[in-house]
Amino acid sequence: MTSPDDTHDAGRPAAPATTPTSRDVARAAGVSQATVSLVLGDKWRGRVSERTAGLVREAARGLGYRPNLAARNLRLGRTRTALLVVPALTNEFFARVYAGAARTAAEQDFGVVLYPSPDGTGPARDPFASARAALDGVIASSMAAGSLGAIRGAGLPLVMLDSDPADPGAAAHVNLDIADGMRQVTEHLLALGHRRFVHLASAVDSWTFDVRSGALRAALRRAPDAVVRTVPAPLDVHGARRAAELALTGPGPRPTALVCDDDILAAGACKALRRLGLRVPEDVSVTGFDDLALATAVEPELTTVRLPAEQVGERGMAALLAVLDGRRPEGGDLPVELIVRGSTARA
Amino acid sequence: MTSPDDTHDAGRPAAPATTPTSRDVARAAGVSQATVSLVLGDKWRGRVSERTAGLVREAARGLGYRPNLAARNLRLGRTRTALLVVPALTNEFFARVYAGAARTAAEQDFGVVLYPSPDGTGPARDPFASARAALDGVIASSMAAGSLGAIRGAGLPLVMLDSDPADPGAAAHVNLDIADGMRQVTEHLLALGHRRFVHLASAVDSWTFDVRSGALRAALRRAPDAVVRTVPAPLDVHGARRAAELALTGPGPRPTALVCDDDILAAGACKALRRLGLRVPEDVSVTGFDDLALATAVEPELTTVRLPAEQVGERGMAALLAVLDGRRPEGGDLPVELIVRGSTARA
DNA sequence: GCACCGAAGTTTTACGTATAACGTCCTGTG
DNA sequence: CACAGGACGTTATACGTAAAACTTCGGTGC
Repeated sequence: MTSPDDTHDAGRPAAPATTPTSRDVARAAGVSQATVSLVLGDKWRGRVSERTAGLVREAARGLGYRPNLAARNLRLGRTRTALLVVPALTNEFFARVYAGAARTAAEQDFGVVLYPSPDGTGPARDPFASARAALDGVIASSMAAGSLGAIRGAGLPLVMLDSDPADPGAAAHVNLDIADGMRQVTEHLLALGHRRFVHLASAVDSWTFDVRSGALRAALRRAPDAVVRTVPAPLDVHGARRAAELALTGPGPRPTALVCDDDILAAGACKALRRLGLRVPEDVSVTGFDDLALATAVEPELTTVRLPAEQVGERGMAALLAVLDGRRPEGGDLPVELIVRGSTARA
Repeated sequence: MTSPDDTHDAGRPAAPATTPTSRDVARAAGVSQATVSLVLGDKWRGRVSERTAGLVREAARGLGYRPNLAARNLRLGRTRTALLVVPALTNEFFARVYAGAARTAAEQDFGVVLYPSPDGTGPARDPFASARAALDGVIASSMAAGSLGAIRGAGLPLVMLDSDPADPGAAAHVNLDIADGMRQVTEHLLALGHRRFVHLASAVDSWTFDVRSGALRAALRRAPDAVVRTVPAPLDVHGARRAAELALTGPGPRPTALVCDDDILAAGACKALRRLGLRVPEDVSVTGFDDLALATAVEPELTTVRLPAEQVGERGMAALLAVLDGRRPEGGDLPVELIVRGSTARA
């Protein structure tokens, strides 16, 4: 026996313009709503006959049924949705991190919603209000620990990417071996005979700067006569160009190698050198970091360090899923690779 | 008189580790859940005393209350969330469209969730399942009408960006005046004396190609002796370089102007010219499109057409909000601007 | 004195789903 | 033949919120 509202208009041609619910499917299939939920949720083995399951699926297809995610999320108390906090998507690196995270998420039937962080131009709104979605966890990329205050407090599992691994409060860290990248760059330049370095750096008060700078200086200790000067620069081509011009026209002997923390900075440095009538790499060698599309678009193509950005996103999402699952996330830094191109040559 | 569960443990120090609900706030403030909802929903003028409202707000703050979005969405049947479908975020243009859309959305307390479309590398999953959020509307950027099948069927308001305005089924269109951009580029080159053109195009079977090609040819009619050849190219620097090399080494007189549909193509064209020992702009002029960061990173800097990408996102989101509101979206194409830089010169 | 009103709440309900708990046949077995 | 137990469902409930409908109570106009 079915309840009255289930029977009395079973044959109607689905009149309502409103989107169908599982109850509508149930009516159409002549079963209860619970059965629909079981069948479509794939939990029906041994509880519903093959025939009935078929009827339900057909009815759902016929009505164009889509489960109401809000209702499901409320019922389950989980959303299978993660928040990814990145500084700015216009930076190719973060776009690739997102792509990796989104792909891995999709494979596990998870969703990703983005929050371009306060570092960007947007108003520093509450990430959670802005996400407008109930969240199961958060992944934050390349963020200073301090800027995560609001996110910390929410009690959600937090995975940090490309950030200080000493930071507590993160359930997992995924990092690139940028120290090794910097070491490779430096040794490459030392082997080419360079001794006077400038380190063009974009964020001098950050963890990542400390790592890079430390690795650069450590590698330079092999050559006792090597010197390095750090020059801060904004992270855009023309800001970097101006910073590089100042660095190159300053007092003292001219550096022969410009080690840049980002391909964008390196592109700016190349422009500065051209303006000053210097050739790359004959007069000055330049190295980048990240291996963006930009690196092979400029002339000469940049010697740089290739970062597996998509993998960072993938591992980050995998780590979050592991944490949510009660498993231990995979550890270890991701390896990076020196890519030698035309912007470096013998001193 | 309050209900039993509201009173009998009013004074407890909020023991549960679970995230607080509006009922917990109600208990703490000594009022009913409905009152909490009224106060926090800002619908309490004349229904709740100033004093009580204060108590509620304080209790909410004290408990760190955050409304459960899943419950709210279910209750309201709306989510204040839109889906933005873009080909690929690694393309700076779309990242900027997203930024504009997200900012405008945030101002109206709306959220944006992304779906990198099947054109990208990801599996061609169901956008709605992948979004994992109940949606109020969809914005699709630069998509062929055919690839939106699944989205069309959902009955959600759809705003199309940078797409064929003749396409029905979209509640609104936001377009750039790319025909005018192409006209400006062409007239600029004609004025410099160029007569032999190559049109390096990335998607020759698309609406956008038809518009660009049509505008180019229309502008060329001013010069009866002008000729143009269309050469297809993949949308990456090195694919474009190879395509341009073939175009330049083909039979017949060499073109003097390469009109490219994208700065990425233009960068590739410049590389091709350099490989062939030709100078830009002295031997061949090159123009781009989009005014990406890339345009001023390469040497020479590209003459190109600046597209207000953020504005496209803003207007798209504004149009969607208007449609959802029952208002008429603002019409009219967004103007574009020719930016003359170093990659074009007298023939 | 009483009908009426507004202020200040409260009680109740619905949103659509997933699932625990509960029938009801039907078949096989002791 | 009683009865255990599987097969196949159904009924009922909870998730947290918003808002409609209701209650209570101290004035107010007449």
